Amino acid sequence: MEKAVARAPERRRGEALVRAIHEAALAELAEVGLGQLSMEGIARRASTAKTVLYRRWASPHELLVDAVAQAHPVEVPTATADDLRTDLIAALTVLTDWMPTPAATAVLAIISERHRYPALAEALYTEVFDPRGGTFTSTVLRHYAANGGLDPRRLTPITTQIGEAMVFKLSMDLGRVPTRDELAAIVDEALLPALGFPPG
Amino acid sequence: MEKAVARAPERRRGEALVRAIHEAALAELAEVGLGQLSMEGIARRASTAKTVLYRRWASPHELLVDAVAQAHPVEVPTATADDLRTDLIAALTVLTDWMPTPAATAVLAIISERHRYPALAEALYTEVFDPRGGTFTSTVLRHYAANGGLDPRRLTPITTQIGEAMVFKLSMDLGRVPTRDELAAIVDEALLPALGFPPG
DNA sequence: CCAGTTGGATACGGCTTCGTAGCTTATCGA
DNA sequence: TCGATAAGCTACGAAGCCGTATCCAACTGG
Repeated sequence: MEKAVARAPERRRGEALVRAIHEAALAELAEVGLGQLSMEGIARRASTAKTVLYRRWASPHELLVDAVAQAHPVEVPTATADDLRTDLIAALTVLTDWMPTPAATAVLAIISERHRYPALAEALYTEVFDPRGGTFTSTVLRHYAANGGLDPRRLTPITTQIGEAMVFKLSMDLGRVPTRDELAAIVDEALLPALGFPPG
Repeated sequence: MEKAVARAPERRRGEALVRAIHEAALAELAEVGLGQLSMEGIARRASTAKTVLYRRWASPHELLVDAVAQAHPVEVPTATADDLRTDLIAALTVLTDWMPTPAATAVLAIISERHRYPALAEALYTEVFDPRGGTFTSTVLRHYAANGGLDPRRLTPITTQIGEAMVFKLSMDLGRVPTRDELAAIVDEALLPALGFPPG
């Protein structure tokens, strides 16, 4: 008989299924972009039926917000080296480790198209997280400012964004995430001088 | 009789038509995004027929590269104030003036989706311009470095990108282009310190 | 072990875009 | 003035996604 080709029914249900759909949504977004995200595409990638998606979510955007919310949270940088330069590089490394993940790709895609889909960006902020305060270098900077390793007056809305800004700009220009050496250069040539430690 | 509703034939031809199509392409891109850009949409917006587009371009992307190439070139910043700070702010103002234009919107959209459409980004670089060298603050910086107003060793791939990086980051975070005061803060708190002029 | 739940497959009409074709007609240039 | 060129219009079948309905089968919990 040879009923042939391994039919593995093993039907997913409940949470396991939802997780698979979330993953598929993020992967689909990364591949086709926000404008092309469709229930049909997500279902296909998750190897399930559209019906299953519509039973839980009304639109691809709604599904997407859920998927981002359920994604693993960002590692939070800590100041452990007792050395500002080392800890800043570590904080930017956390950022560059996060950036290539599906969830980060999704977050960046949503934010960069916020003019086109304002409701989606809004949902990201209200239902997932509020990153307006910044979370990478500023964690480290606040630590050192509180412990006397840094003049608190140097903590401004500008200086706390320099590291992240440079990482994004380099990623844009190079089409890849910065290397460890490039992160060190950002810290040495841009961040530390702005914090009151002259270069050279 | 009343053949009614003002029929204004006034048929566009040649260059005038092409210009209108280019404008329509950039406007359409700004509105619907790169993923949704279609010949149908561009034709609709330009009030012409798809046939006319297909006679000249094989795809929306090809048309788009043409449109960007024909767009008005970016104003080039000059160092005229004999004052580094003032000229840097002026250079960033040129950048923020350019950013809201249709051509700039298109360029940024293409670059930010370069992973999705690598051929398009490549065409942008080879057929339009090569912005990898930077053109805004670096013009000013090179001028001052050559004339002794700035230590040439402070001119690095990092420092020449700080201004632009901060403008982009602020635009991303705020959803709008930075104000003049914010540009001044970027120069005072990030750029000048990195160039060897300590803050405070 | 059985019944209720829910995942999975298929199909539908409606809509939009695709790329091409056939045709009319405004406009240009000789 | 008149012929050539090219813009504009309509239509086409193919394809994809939409949102929904229907049916079947696998899994669950009692």
